Amino acid sequence: MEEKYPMAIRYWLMKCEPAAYTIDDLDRDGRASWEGVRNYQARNFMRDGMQVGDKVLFYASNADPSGVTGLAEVVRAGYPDHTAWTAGHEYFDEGSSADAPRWFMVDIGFVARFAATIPLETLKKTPGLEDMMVIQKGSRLSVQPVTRAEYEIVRTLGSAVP
DNA sequence: GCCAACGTTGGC
DNA sequence: GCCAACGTTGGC
Repeated sequence: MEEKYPMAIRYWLMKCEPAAYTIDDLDRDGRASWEGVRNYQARNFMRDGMQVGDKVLFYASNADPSGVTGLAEVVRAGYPDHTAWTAGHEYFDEGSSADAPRWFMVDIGFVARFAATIPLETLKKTPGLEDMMVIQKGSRLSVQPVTRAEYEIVRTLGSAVP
């Protein structure tokens, strides 16, 4: 990954189930904090990698069809996920505290909503996207880096939808 | 709803 | 430090 992705990664893919949040919700809200991620690899990307202005492919998982539904951008870089500190909260983690936060989140802002979802199946068939993490079998990471080329291909697919 | 793939936990 | 058991993710 060191060679494929430059030191400052500028492009990402973020997954969310429609039951939890959609690109339309983001359109309505303008921005959203991405709390509740409880995976160390995804945490590391949000804590150490994502910077204001980075571009995001918004991906709907467990959807019909699953796929990229729009574009977002990072509007606040990684900061502690305080939802881990409240006992009883669904994202509570007793191993995290304000003094020693274990989990981090970013804020993203709405950029665009695709007229139609770009299904996973289309991503798999599109030349240039062969190495995208999201199309690999068993890929579960909810925050993933993508290359600039991959981002541009998907953005173009989204714009081309009637 | 099924189940394969994956991440985490905990016994040893 | 291994690895089996378990819980979760997410496509289908």
